[in-house]
Amino acid sequence: MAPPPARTVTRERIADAALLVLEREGLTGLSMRKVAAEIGVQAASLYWHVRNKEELLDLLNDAIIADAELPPRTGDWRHQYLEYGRRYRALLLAKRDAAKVVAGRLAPGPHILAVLEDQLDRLRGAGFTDADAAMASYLLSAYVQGFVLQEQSPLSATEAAGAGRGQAAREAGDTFRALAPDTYPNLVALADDLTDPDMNTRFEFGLQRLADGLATRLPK
Amino acid sequence: MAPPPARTVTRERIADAALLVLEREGLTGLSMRKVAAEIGVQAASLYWHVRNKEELLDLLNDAIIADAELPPRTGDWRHQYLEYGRRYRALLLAKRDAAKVVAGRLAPGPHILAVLEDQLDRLRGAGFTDADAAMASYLLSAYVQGFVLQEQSPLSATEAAGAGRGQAAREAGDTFRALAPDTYPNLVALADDLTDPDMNTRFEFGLQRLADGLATRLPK
DNA sequence: ACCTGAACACCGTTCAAGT
DNA sequence: ACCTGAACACCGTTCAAGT
Repeated sequence: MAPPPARTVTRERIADAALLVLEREGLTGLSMRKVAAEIGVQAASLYWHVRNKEELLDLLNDAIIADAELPPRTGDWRHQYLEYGRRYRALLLAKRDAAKVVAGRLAPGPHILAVLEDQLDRLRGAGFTDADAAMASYLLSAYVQGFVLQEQSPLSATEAAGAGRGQAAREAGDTFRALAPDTYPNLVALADDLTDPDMNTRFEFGLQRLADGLATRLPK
Repeated sequence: MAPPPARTVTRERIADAALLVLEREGLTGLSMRKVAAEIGVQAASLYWHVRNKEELLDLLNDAIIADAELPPRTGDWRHQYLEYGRRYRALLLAKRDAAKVVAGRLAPGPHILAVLEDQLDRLRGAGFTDADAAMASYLLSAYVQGFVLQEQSPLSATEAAGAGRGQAAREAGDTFRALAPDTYPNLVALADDLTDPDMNTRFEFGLQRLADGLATRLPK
């Protein structure tokens, strides 16, 4: 099947255009009109291929996952589970506002199904029960999505205004330190620990906890 | 200080009105104009009290947390940690679209600070290091927010159209079962486990994993 | 079958002007 | 100091009409 002539609309073309607009303008800048313009067509034309903007976002969701690379099947289940989490996070961080698009969007496109299939296969192979495998997979995506959602959103108005993460984190630390020490002794004491900008170790900590917790569900 | 006369705008009044509109129309229906109308004022008036809609959403965020009830300080740290997670989820589920508002919104209002302070106090008291306490708290909120975000969004167009969760889950199961069994053997086999609508056990599973994983960080 | 033009009912935000 | 009226530049979606 030859590709349709340029300038004609298809669902794939819509997904690609949406990906471009997302990268350029962020999720708040993503409009039907701009996606249509990217293809070189009127906004109303999109509605022939897509029921509404929600459905366009479902396409975008799956398109984001299309770049996913499955971790190699080496090492034990734990190693592979961790690697899954790390790659999922990296995938979301790689595209602007990707977590906002993906989180809470359940309609599974083909790419998502393929990843899920592979993940379940590994978990079952590791000895998890069917129910536990399903829940372990769900758990990982809930955690990663929740984490990156925070990570990808500006720490404060300062960061939104263009200052770096380090700067914003330092200011957040100052805010905690400036609190009344008798009503918020812990916030004051842990100001640094709470605002440390190193998201990698923060993510890794949670991920290791998930793996530790799942390990208790395996026989022996 | 006497309360300001009715019909006058304050930040608290804005937060309350926003809460009402959110409950009635959902997050997509929440506009500056409707919040203003709820107070009995023009939309432009809000901008005297709030920089923009983002800042209004920060207020709304904290207002949602205002109803939080801290779990009793009985039982070991694990029991209290679990209870924290359960109550946070219940709080978010109680208000329409609450997870969408809260997730990825970092600006901490007074109510959020109070909860965080209390939570850190318990974790440190249980023997966690400062860094671990901070990360354990972060972990819980990432998980709960990620989970409820999925839980609160419609499973499919069917559910969005008004059908119940059970109905939507059954259809989702049918979708998985109808997949090609040679390319998606696990999705077909686990169709029931993946689409079981009982969100309570699903949530509880993940929560227990978090607690198990955290337990490994305590001495002895 | 697919796309356009034009319209409808909305948005967030700004700003001069009022009190 | 606080609020209004009116405007600007946008939205998502619908639908008759074109090809």
